[in-house]
Amino acid sequence: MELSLQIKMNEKLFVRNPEETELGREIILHSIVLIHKAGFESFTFKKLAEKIGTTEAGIYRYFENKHRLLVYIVSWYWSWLEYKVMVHTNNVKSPEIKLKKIIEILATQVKDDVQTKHVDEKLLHEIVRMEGAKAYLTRHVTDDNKQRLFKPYKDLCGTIATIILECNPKYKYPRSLSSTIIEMAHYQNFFMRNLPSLTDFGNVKDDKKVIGFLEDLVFASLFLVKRK
Amino acid sequence: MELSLQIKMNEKLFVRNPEETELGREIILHSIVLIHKAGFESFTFKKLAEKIGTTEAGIYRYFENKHRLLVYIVSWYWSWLEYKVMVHTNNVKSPEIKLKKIIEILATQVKDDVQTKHVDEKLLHEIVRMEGAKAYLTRHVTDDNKQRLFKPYKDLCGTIATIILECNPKYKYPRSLSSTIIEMAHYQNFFMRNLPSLTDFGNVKDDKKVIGFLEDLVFASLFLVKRK
DNA sequence: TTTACAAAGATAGTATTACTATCAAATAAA
DNA sequence: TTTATTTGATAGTAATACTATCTTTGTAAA
Repeated sequence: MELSLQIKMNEKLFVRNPEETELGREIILHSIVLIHKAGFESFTFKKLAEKIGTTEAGIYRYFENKHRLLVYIVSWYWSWLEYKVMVHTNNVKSPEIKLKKIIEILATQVKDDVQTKHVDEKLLHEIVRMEGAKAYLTRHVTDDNKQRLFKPYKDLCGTIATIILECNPKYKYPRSLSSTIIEMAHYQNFFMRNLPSLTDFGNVKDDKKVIGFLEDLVFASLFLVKRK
Repeated sequence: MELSLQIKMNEKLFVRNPEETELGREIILHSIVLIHKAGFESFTFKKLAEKIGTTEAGIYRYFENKHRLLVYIVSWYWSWLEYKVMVHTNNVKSPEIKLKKIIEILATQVKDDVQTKHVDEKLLHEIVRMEGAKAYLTRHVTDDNKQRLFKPYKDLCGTIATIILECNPKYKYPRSLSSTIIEMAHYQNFFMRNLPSLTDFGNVKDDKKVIGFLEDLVFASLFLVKRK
């Protein structure tokens, strides 16, 4: 049996749905490769067009501009991650174990998932780690947000917040803690590799260390009994 | 008595030291105004030149490119903040109170500081909140880091980590907790204002809420006694 | 089988960006 | 007063981020 995962994306993200045509899928596939290789700043539609043997105009038929394309692939990632979280926590009763599992998923390097032929999740994960924040760190966040472009990210944040409340219904900051976990799963990893003195595990460079830190942070907050 | 604060910047950050000439100081002053007004992406040396009545070539005599200028003003901000932290924690004995004070400084909107005539710290703080991460989220982080461009940020992180260890010498992640506090002081504030459902205080929009969250997070981690 | 129609290819063109280069004028230091 | 430094003025280039138009091709209904 061959499974194929289809993620329905917000229509505001594209001009023409890239999942529906061969060229569209090529755009997604190779934009991920190119952004991963040289970074979002140096990525241009012209380079992408050359790579896949089409023209700039061809890319513009699918995406308004390169920022929208970034938001598209980042949103795709968050949707995929939410799906992954769902699968891995579905039959788990204990919310604590759910939360640990989620932290592990967030902070662990992913392998390419065969369920999607035109997306390399490993590369995409590395892109989101480095460029993800650029999706919303703009002057048009508010407009973009009104168009619900960040819904997948906010949904994931909400899902985690719910589990946090299951762990401790009295905890006052479930959403802020949730967004802190998500952001720090990426940032601590980025720091570890690139600005190691901002972390305590620069010499080790092991995902597990970040997981240890995040678990400590989260469960300390959730199960604080008393202070010194 | 008139006090004036001079911050010595890393010479790699500029081609010619902007603090030394009138034009240089104009560049700093108005680049802050322009980036604050329209964001780093839409900021160009041409617009800046027009604003201060010089030419593009004139700006290039001081800064290699706009990214370096961003790193310059962001670094200036971190140095200034470290100085501020020093002043406010100098005569405090309790490391816990020091840490609370630091969280307050990090998460509270600043007022323009009269000690520096050519920098508006309030605008700069808002720039760092929105654009600060773009200083290091690049493909050339490693090179930039080798040139010690991020030293002020790392120093501040180190200072806070030391105080964290004074609070609890056994705590395992002082640096990671420190960078988490610094980043989240900015991000939670940004989220609160722009993507409120990622926080628990979107409807309130009050700096104090972010401070409450961060204090809870930090002191739970530092004084965890036992779990449920 | 023709028609028709959407998708893609080919080509051209524009305003802006991110620079580099050169030369002259103004100003300050020797 | 000479000389060096700083700035101003102008020009130019390659690349970027688009928009427009026209032709070809493949598919699908009439």
